[in-house]
Formats: sequence, structure tokens, C-alpha cells
Amino acid sequence: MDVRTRYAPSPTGVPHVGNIRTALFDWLLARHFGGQFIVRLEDTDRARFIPESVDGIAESLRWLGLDWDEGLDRGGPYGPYTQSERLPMYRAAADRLLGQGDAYECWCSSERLDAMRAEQARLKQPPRYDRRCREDAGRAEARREATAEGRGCVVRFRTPLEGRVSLDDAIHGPLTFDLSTIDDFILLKSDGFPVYALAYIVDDDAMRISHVLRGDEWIPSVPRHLLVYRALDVAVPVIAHLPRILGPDGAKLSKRHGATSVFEYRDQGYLPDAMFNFLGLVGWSLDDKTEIISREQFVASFTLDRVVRNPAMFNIDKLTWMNGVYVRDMPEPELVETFAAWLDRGLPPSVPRPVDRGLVARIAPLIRERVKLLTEVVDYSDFFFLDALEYPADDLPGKAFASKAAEAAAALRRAVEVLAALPGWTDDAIEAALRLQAADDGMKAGDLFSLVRVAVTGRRVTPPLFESMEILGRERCLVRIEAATGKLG
RNA sequence: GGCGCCAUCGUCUAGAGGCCCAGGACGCCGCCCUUUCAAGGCGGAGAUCGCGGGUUCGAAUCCCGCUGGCGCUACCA
Repeated sequence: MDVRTRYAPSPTGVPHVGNIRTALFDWLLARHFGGQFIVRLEDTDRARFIPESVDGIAESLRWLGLDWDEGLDRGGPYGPYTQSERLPMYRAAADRLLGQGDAYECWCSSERLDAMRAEQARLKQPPRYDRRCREDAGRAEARREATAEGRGCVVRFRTPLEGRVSLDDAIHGPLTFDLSTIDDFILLKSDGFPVYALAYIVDDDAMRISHVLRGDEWIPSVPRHLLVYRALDVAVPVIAHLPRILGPDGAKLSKRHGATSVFEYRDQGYLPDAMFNFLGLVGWSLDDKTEIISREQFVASFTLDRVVRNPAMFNIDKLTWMNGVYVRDMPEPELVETFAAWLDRGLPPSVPRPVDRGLVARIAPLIRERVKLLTEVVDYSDFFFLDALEYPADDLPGKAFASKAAEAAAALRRAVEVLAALPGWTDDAIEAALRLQAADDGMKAGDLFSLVRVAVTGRRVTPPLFESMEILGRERCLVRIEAATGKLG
């Protein structure tokens, strides 16, 4: 059997990490079995439709490196891949159901439905459609009212009053439901658009989808779907309900927990490879110890039977750690280009663009093992690009020279002399000279170093000092140290 | 209220009857390395496997009940 999976997002907002994780699993499954990965737009909710979000869907997929074989901007043999362009197919399916007696027109008004539910809530009854239009008499009456008010109708499924249906979920195993608790759900809305339960089944069938992956919040609607598959005489595909991604408080991941959009992570400096690896590990594992997994390895080993059932909290600390691992492992040229790109956008406007790639290439080895998020690149290396350094005067003396500004200034003045007299300008020579100076002056080397560090970089935490000074060049170092003595007053 | 899903260290997980008085990872705490910060190395704390009953010679693993968390209950997906 050909494995064909699909990612079927609704263009209603920014791509959520939970959705993209589903897309990732869909993609992995398709690639693992050499099948196709399809992207279909489920835009049947006109009220929540946000046109711009369509681009976001493609963009998020591309960012993560999930390429699709059909759909969206690519088309394919089973198009169109946008539900709003497939309305006739849903209408035909609804008509068939109507003709078979598996569905009926419902002319009840929203107001009546609302009132009905309010009453049911007051009586502590489960909210369910009261099936007024299920029989001819009630329907005729409702239809007269609707016609008088100029309203249209919806199409509802005629759910059997009793019986059981069950699904063998690929992850959860057998799931059985009692039909007596299922009401007559809507298939076609009065605007002619289908509801998810009808649309996805018609489309999956038409597009030959073999595996359906979705969040487990869909489990409660499985019985309705089963009924539709049966009534339409469509074979039920492999269905897998994925565990959801939770926020730190155990509730569903939402804005108040921090970032939910994949773009927020991208903009915070997370690498797509790290995100891919991390997301691939929420709800799935390779074995009892492997954490860092290449795309190839993921594709080679991903199967549904290693997906867990329990929901997972989004562990951002682990994502951040993993991002650091990927930064450290990045090939040099790619690393330099990535760092440069983040410097281009993060450095103050006074720094000429594009940033000098040659300089970045020299800096990169110094900071790569310190950077976890790409946004930190600027913090670690801005002093290489800036002319004038701005930093709190108190940072200079630090703890060692807390109330000994004069001593600190004297040490810096000596450092200028010492460094100016150096025959060569290499990190080893700089270090040796400064160590010698500290020894001569009877001060701790570390104390002198931190004095020079702040003077030269404007920061207390920096890449290795001597290598940095070498890259900076003697002129700029001496000017900065002199400026620092002034700051010490 | 009804229906349903889930349940192993704080978190992500390994575990499909004996290999487990439970392994790995993140985080945390020490020590080492060290010019700061990282990275790295070593070590540590951390789970009576939600609780209670069974089944079995033997259960984290099977069954039942309970509890808890979460979800669904729209002319949303």
C-alpha cells in the first residue's frame, strides 16, 4: 500500500508548534515508507479565515525543512487542495447521504438551538440537538418558519439511536463508543460549506490518504467520523491520535505560556534542525538513550508504534540545550554565515552592513560553544564591531577593585605601556605580558584580566580575552584601555 | 452534567512478567579544567513506577476499582 499522509491545517492564525509537530510526524511517516506527503488547506470556516496565514503555513513548513509532494502551491493529481474550491464534492456527498436517508435537512434557527441548549444546561442535561427536524412533521414545520424568515437549512447526519462503533487506533488501540450519546451532527452548514467531519473524509478518500494523524482532542468525534465513513462506503484509513503538547502548567500550550508559534522560536534564534530534532522527540523516541538524531536517522526509524500515548509538556530548557548542541556541531562555513546574518540584523545601525564575513569567521570559533540561541551572538561579539563602548563605570573595578579606583587605573596605564611595547600581537604574547605585569605588581592575574576585559570589550562576560584582543588589533585595544582609565576618574 | 483520553524522577522519556530495590536526557547541586562565561570530564541528589485490590512462584509491565490531570460536548478545526 502506498503511504500517503497529509497535513491539513486551517488558515486561522500563526502555525502552532503542536500543529507543526503533527506535520513533522506526517512527513516522517511518508518519508519513512517512501510515500507522499500532502498539504491541504482546510478553509471551510469563513468566520475564522485569515488570508495571510496561508503563507505562514508554507513558510513554517519550509523553515523546518518539511517538503511536500502535493498541495498548497504545488498542485498535484488530486487537486484542488483547498477545501473552499471543492464545495461541489461535499455537496454531492451530502446529497448522497440525503438520498440514502442517512442525513436530513434541518431548518432550525440558531436562536432556537441556543435557547434549546440553554434550557438543557439549566436542567443539567447534556446539550444535544433535540432532533426536531429528524422526522417529516417537525421538519415541515421548521421549514415553514425558515422560509418565512428567509433562512436556509443545514444538513444533519441521522445518527442511529443505539449501537456501538469502534476504531482500532494506531496508537491507542481499540476505541469504542456508544452511539446513544452521539447527537445528529451537522455535515453541511447553511452557507454551503461542509463541516470538518464531512470534508476531511471526502477529501482523504479522493486524495487516497492512507494514514490520518491528528491531535487526540479529536478522539471524542471519532464515532461521528466512523458513521460518515460507513454511510459513504469509504474505507477507514489508518488513524493515529497523537498526544498533545502541553504548557508548563499541564494545560494546553497557549500564548500565556510563552511562544506557541514556530516563528517566535525562529526569531528567538532557534535552528530549524534543533527544532526538528526536539519536536521529533516529543511523543516519540528512538530508544532509551539517543537524543541527538539526524534527519536521515529520523526518517529511517520513524514508525507509529514508538509514539507514546501520554501528553508532553513543552520543555523549553531542553530545546535550548539542544539548540546549543546544533550550534556547536554546525559546519564552519554555515556557522559563519548564520552568525553573520544574525549580526546583520542585531547590531546597532551605526555598524556598516553587511557585516565583514572575514571578521565573523575569526570570531565564530571563539563564541560557537557559548552560543545557545542565535540572538546571543550579538551580546558575545558586538564589541568587535562597535567604535565607542558604553558600559557602567562600576563594571570596570568590579569586585577586586571595589574601592580602589586609583589602583585599577594605575594597572590599566601600566598595561598600555606593556602592550604597546610588545614586539608581536598574538594572543600568547598578550597573555604572557599581562601575566608578567600582574606578577610584577603583586596582583592576581585574574584581577588584572577582568580589568582589561571590561576595558577592551565593555562587558564582564566575553569570549576568551587574549584571542579577542588579537582579533581586535593593538590600536583599538590601547585606545579602549586608555579610555577606561579616564572612566575610573 | 454527559462522554472520553491519559497516568514511570521537577520535565521529556526507556521499559511490552523475572535483565529494574527502574536506565538515559534536560534542569539542579558539587568537584575538576580555567583569564570571565561557556563547552568538556567526573560525581551527586532526584521515581516506595498516582492509590487500592486482584491474577501470578514473580508486576512498572496483565485485570478491576478509585483518584487525579486533561480534552470534547458549535452552522470551529
